[in-house]
Order: sequence, then structure tokens, then C-alpha cells
Amino acid sequence: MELPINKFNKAFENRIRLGVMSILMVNDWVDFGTLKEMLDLTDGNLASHIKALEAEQYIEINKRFINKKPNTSYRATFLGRNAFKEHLNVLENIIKQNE
Amino acid sequence: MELPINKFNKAFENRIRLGVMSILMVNDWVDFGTLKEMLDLTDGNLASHIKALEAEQYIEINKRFINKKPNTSYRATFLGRNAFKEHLNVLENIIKQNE
DNA sequence: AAATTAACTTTGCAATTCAAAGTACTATAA
DNA sequence: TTATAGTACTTTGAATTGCAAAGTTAATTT
Repeated sequence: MELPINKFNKAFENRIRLGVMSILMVNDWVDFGTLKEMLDLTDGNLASHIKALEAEQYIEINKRFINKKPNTSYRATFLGRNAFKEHLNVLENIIKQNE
Repeated sequence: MELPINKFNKAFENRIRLGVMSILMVNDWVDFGTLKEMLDLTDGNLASHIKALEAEQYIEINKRFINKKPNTSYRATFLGRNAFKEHLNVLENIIKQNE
């Protein structure tokens, strides 16, 4: 018997990291403030989950200044996109079996 | 902007509970040993997650004897099935936006 | 210099997860 | 009757994860 659950990616088992990735899958370069607002998080919390995704090399970071203010943006890497798609495939199979 | 992530059901954020439910969605009455084998868990670990699902009234329990041996079976309740479907809907929306 | 803003990092605590060990119940064997 | 075994737990303790709040850094504006 198959065990699709064991193909889950630990990096995406948390709702915040899943949220960050799902935003970055459809938006190129999203900045810290936008993510923070969209996900309604404290900045420490968001930063720590971003760090976890960065450690897996699932997202990359770009720091610059906009209107003389620091602005950090993130986007999903190729590796991250593929890993996320894999994870969604597992979920899709679970969904399919319930249709 | 919508926040689908916040509609996740905490009870299903764990891969084991998600696995148990996904098995019970397509199989009526599955016993402890089968679940344990399918999910490859220690019995203490499985028992604790089953307990959590039972506490939410997402599964019901039936104890009996088969061949003079105790046999405990579980199935998803109506409440559990609906909650799980809701959860899958959230995931489905995340998947859809990536197609 | 002082205050401000963005993006962190650190701290510390609470919740979650898990394996291992222990327990309860029933059955069967000695 | 004591012992052994099997199933399904419960308890224990430790590691991991998750989080808010407070502290920090760097550049900016006053």
C-alpha cells in the first residue's frame, strides 16, 4: 500500500511557510512588508520562517532601498518551486482519492 | 487580499493526522494494526494522534474481539469528513492558483 | 546627535511531537 | 494458578517547533 504522506516536505508542513511559498509561486519578488501584511504576522515570526525557507535554498533574497528606505524582497528559487510543486502533488493525490 | 492559509484546520496540519483521516475517508472501519502498518508508526505515537482526532469528534471507535484478540477499529464521523473536506478545499485552492 | 523605519536576531516560554517504557485487559499455556 | 503473550493503549521525558516581545543594526531624516 502506498504511503503518500511520507512524501510530504517538512519545509511546507507549517502553514506560514506554506503561505509564503504559495504567495511566491504566483508573485515574482514580494517584499517583507507585503508578506507580513498578507500573512498577518509579527516580523520576528515571519523572519524566522523566511530564514528556514532560505536555509533550504527555496527562496532567494534581494536587499535594496526604495525611497531611501530599506526594502527586502524574496522570490522562490527553481529548487523551491520544484519542491513546492512536488508537495502539492502529494496533496493533490489525497484530494483526488476523495472525489 | 484573501488569506486561505488561515482557514487551515489545526487538526490536520500534522502529517500523521492527515494520513489517518485520508485513509479513513476512503475506507470504512480501519483497525489500529492496519493504520499502524500503513503509516509506519509506534503504537504510542499513533494512539496519541488518534486520541486527538477523537477529541475533535472527527473519528469514532469500535472495540471488539477477533479470534479472541482485541481489535479496535476507527472510522471518520460525518463531522470529521466535512472538516477534512473543508481542509482539502483550502489546499485545492492553493493548488489551483499554481496551474 | 536624536529619532525613525525596516528588517532582522535573540530570548524565553509554551505547545507539539515522538520514542520508549510501562500498564490494562484478555487469552492461552504450563 | 502462575506465567506468557498479544493488542491497544497511557505515561514519561526529552527534543523540536512555534511564537511574541524585546533588543539590535543600518541607513535616514530631523
